Amino acid sequence: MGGAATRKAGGTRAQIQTVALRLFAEHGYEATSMREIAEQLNITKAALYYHFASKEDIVRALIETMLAQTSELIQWAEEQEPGPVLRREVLSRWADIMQDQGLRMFRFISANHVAMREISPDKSGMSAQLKRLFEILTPPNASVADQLRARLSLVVINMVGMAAGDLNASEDEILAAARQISAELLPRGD
Amino acid sequence: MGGAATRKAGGTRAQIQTVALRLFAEHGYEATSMREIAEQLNITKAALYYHFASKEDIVRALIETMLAQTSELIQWAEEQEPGPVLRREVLSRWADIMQDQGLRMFRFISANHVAMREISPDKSGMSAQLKRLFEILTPPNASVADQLRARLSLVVINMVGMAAGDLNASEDEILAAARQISAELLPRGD
Amino acid sequence: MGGAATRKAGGTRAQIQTVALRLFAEHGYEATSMREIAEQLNITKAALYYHFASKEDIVRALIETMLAQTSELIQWAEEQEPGPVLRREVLSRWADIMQDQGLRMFRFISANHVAMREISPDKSGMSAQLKRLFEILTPPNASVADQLRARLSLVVINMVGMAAGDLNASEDEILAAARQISAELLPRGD
Amino acid sequence: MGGAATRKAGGTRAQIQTVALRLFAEHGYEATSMREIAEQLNITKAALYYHFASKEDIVRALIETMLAQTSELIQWAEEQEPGPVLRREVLSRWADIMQDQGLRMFRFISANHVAMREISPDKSGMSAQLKRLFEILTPPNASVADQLRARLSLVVINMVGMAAGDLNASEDEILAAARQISAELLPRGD
DNA sequence: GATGAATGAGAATTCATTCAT
DNA sequence: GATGAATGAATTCTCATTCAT
Repeated sequence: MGGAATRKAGGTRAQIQTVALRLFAEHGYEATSMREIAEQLNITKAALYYHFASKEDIVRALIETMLAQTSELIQWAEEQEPGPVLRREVLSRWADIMQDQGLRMFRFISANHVAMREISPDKSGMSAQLKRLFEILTPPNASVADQLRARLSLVVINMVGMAAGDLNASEDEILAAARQISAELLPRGD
Repeated sequence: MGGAATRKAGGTRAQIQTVALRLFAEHGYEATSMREIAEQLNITKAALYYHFASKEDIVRALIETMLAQTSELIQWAEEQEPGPVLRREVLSRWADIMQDQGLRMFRFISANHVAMREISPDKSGMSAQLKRLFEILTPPNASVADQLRARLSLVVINMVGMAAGDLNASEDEILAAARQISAELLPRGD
Repeated sequence: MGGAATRKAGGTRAQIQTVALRLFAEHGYEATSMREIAEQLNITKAALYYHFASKEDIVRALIETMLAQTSELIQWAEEQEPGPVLRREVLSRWADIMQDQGLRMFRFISANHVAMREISPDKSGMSAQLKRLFEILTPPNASVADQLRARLSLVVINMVGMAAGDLNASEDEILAAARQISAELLPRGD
Repeated sequence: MGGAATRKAGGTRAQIQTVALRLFAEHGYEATSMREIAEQLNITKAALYYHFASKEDIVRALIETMLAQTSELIQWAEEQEPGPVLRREVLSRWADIMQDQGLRMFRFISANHVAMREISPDKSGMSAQLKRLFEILTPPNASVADQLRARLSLVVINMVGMAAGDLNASEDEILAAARQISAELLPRGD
């Protein structure tokens, strides 16, 4: 008792989300079956369906979790004085959010953004939020290149999983480097 | 016979690849079924299997096409004098390759890299090639950040599809900007 | 307890029967799930099982309600002098019973008689009762046609729902007409 | 060869329809599973899906078969001189159609009309056809009772399965009696 | 009287693949 | 070169039911 196989404590629903996030990130949404998720948790498929109405529903919950954090970030940003300092800070907080679950959330998104597009054609407002973040990160009257830079500064962080697979360094080192590069991409001005 | 029912000069195999690439890029590898591919081509599933031994086989062919071009690029690069000038040129040629089919190949890769990892644990040698390209783009004794920069300079181009969705500019403008940003990421030195 | 949280004077069991009857009549027995019944009542599935041991049990209760009335009718009929007059009166009382809940009971039976046959292979004795009713309605030494007439006179009433869907008349008019036709079907003789 | 288990000859599709019709009539649509149908034919479930896109699709095919015959009957009737003679003949031909597969088609319809309503909310135009038939069978200026009589004359035939279960007579005798009763129901006049 | 959580069995459907013709 | 028919394994999801609290 206590360690490994604690049930009840922490809530099955939360555990499902954790496991699902890991599997979706590792094998992709389509390649992960409900059976697989259930097996990893030592519950039945039917129990899964007690907590989530469908497979898509798990994803939606996952997205909503992230959405809530992003929403908070946006709201905070909108209350601040705009300018380069804010932009750097926003970027940094974004990295914090993404880093929250290790690199899992990044990997989940970059591994599944196509699937996501089809699943929730933005009931969730995810892309609307991203757009708002982009605006916050983009100085007024930015060139196309700078607009793209702002977008990439955000997104580069999600690429780390994809690109750093063979890099000979600790996860911490990689994340630090990613943050720095991301900050450098951020368009100067205003 | 031979003349009568020829459709587009025997190019069925090629057509399959084109359609499959599009669908894999749009919906992802797992979410695309052989039925779907066949239907789009107005042929039967069985006909598909006449041309390709399996679904994975289609992917392999797709990858090989790209692999051949990458291989050529690597070979050419290895015959040149190393240095910053070469690195810029390699990056540029890489963008040419990627741009070959519009943005489709990018999207295919970024939408499916997880699936690919599982499907062909590098029968194809794709990641070996990428590694080689990374080495070519990385100056000697580069810091972790610079190593990551080299990787991202390559990969950023694949992100364009993901990031530029809402950007108010022509595809040409976007690609040009992407090339420029990619070049800026390229670590200086040596 | 006792006063505070009473809902409609303890009639949960009755409410379940009412809702179930409606749903079974509308969508059929198999197509109606316990979840559906529970949802319509704003109670949990488990609560349903507190009141009824099984889904079949709900049906049995439904049938028993009707059975009790039919039983009474049969008993009464058996105490009367047989003959054409009695037969007409039996038919009329049968229509009264059926009309009791609007047309719901008819619809329930005609929508589910096949399912019933399989579910309770007459634990309930429903078909035994129907058979007895048929006998009462059939004059002695009736021809096959007359035997069928007797049966149809009873059953025709259950058909009204099925047949009168598009008829341009009030429910009362339709039911009156149905009774009349039913009476005409009743075999004459003895 | 020749007798029992002939495959190929006659067409799997047709055999599926035959078996499905029987099972739907016996146990009802919802209570009949694709597995059951497949097992009876000694084919796999997947083979079923090769021939029919869905379970509903089997029903639709079944209905269409009947629809085609009904359609022909209506067309023929519309070319004849209206009047009592025609009405009797229409009714007789309707019985012929229904009798085509023994009593199976009747039973199928009366056992499943609720399910049918939900499945194909009259894409098929079945109820439109029935309405047209009713019109043909109803004399001009008929009373409500007569309108109902016309409807029941048609429908009574479908009731035979439901009502004659315990009747001690051959199927032929029953059907003959049903035709006669049906004819008597037909409203006189014009 | 009622609930939250879970289960085992089975449903419909889809998929990649095969093979005789 | 291609097809029609079929398969076996897997998938998502639903259902009636149970039971500790």
